[in-house]
Amino acid sequence: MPKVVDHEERRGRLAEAVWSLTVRGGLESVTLRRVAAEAGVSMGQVQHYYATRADLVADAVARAVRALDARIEASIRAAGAEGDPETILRKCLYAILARDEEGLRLLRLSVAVLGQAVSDPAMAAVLAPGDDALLSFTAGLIAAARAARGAPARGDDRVAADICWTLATGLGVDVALGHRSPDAAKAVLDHHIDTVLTQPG
Amino acid sequence: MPKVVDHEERRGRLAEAVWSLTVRGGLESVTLRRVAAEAGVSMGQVQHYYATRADLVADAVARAVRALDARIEASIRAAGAEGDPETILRKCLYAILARDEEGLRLLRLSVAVLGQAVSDPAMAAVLAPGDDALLSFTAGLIAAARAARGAPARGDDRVAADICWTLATGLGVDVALGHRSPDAAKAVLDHHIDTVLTQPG
DNA sequence: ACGGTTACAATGCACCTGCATGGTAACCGG
DNA sequence: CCGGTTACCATGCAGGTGCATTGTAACCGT
Repeated sequence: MPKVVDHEERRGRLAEAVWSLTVRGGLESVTLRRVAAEAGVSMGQVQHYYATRADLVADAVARAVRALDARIEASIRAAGAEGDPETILRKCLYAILARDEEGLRLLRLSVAVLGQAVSDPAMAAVLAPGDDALLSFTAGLIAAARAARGAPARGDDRVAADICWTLATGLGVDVALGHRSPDAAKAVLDHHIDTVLTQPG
Repeated sequence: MPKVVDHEERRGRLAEAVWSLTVRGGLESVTLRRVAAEAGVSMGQVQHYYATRADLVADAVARAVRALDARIEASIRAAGAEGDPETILRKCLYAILARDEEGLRLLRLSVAVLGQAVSDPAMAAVLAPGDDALLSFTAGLIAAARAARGAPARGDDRVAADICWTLATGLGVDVALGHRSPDAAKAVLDHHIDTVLTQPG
C-alpha cells in the first residue's frame, strides 16, 4: 500500500472547487479543466478521483446537501440549550437563510442545482425537501410552542411545519438570487411564525 | 419589401423549441443545432432570427415569463366574475401551481432557469418575484377577504401577501421537481390561506 | 533491494460548440 | 423585366469538451 494520501481530503478539495465554479458561473461552467485549475491541481488528478464528470458533480452536490443538513442540526443543538421550543423553531428555520458567507454559498449552490434537477431525477432525489423525521420534529416544536403561548392545540401541526419549511426554502431562493437580504427574509419568516403560533379566534 | 414572413410566428416557434429542450434536458442542452432540429428547421434559420445563443434563450425565457403573467391575469379575470375576494385570492395563487400540462411546462422551465439566474443577473432580473402592483393587489384581496369573514383588520396585509406568493412559488418548485402533486400543493396553499384569514384571538 | 501498487501528469482524440461566411432562391416595387 | 432586399441553407473554422491512453515517480511490504 504505497503513496498513502488522504482521499477524503482530496475529494473535499475538488468538491470545494466545484462549489466555487458553480456559484460563480452555473453548473454548466463546471468542466474538468476548470475544476483542476480552481483547485490548483492537474486535470489528471481530477480524473484519478472521479471516473466521470457526472460522478464529480454528484459528489460535490451530495457534500453540499450534507453540509446544509449539518447546519440545520447544529442550529438545533445550539438553540436546544435554551430549551424554549419557539426559540428552537425559529433558529432551525433560520438555518437555511444564509446568514454568513458559507451559508450563502451553499444556498446559491442549491439553487443552481435546482435547474439541473428539473431534468435529472437523480439530482431531484438528492434535493428532496425536508425528510419525514425533520417534519415530525418541527411539528412537535410548533405544538410545544403553541402550548407555551397558551394557545389551544390544533391538529394541523404537520401541515404547519410543512408550510414553514416550504416558505423558508422559497425565501432562501429569493436570498440566493439577491432579491431579498437575509435579514429581510428572516423578518418575513418571523412574521409567519407569529401568525402560526397565534391562536385563531 | 420581399419575401414577407411572420417574424413573430417564427420566433414563437423557435422559443417553443427552446422550452421543450430546456424542460427535457436543462438549459445547457439548448444548442443552436438542437433547437433547429426540434423546430424542424435549419440551423441557419435560427441564426437568422437570433444573433447569438444568449439572445435566443433570453427571448424564450422572456416569452415564458409573459405567458406565466398572462396566466395569473387570466385567473384573476376568470375569478373576478364571482366577486368574492377570497375566491379571487385563492384562484390567482393557484395560477402558478401548474394544474394543466402547459402550466407544468412553464413551471419546470422557470425552475430550470433559476439555476442560471444564480450566476446571471440578467436572468435573475427577469425572474424577479411578484412586482409591487401584484403585491398591493393581493394585499387588498386579503384585507377584503378578512373583512368578509368578519375578522378585524390587521396592518400586515402586504407581508401576508408576500408570504402567500413566496409560499406558492416554493410549492411550485416542489411541483416542478415532482416532489408534490399539484393537488397536494393546492391543499397546502389552501390551509395557509385559511390560517391567514382566520382572526387571531 | 526490489516488485508491485498507487498517484498522479501529459497528451491525444473524436466530438461538439457558437459563430462567420458565401451562396441561392424567392419576392416585390418600379 | 429587373435591381434590391429578404430569407434562408450549407459549410467551414477555431476553440472547448469529456475521456482514454501512456508515462513516471513515489512509496510500502517483504
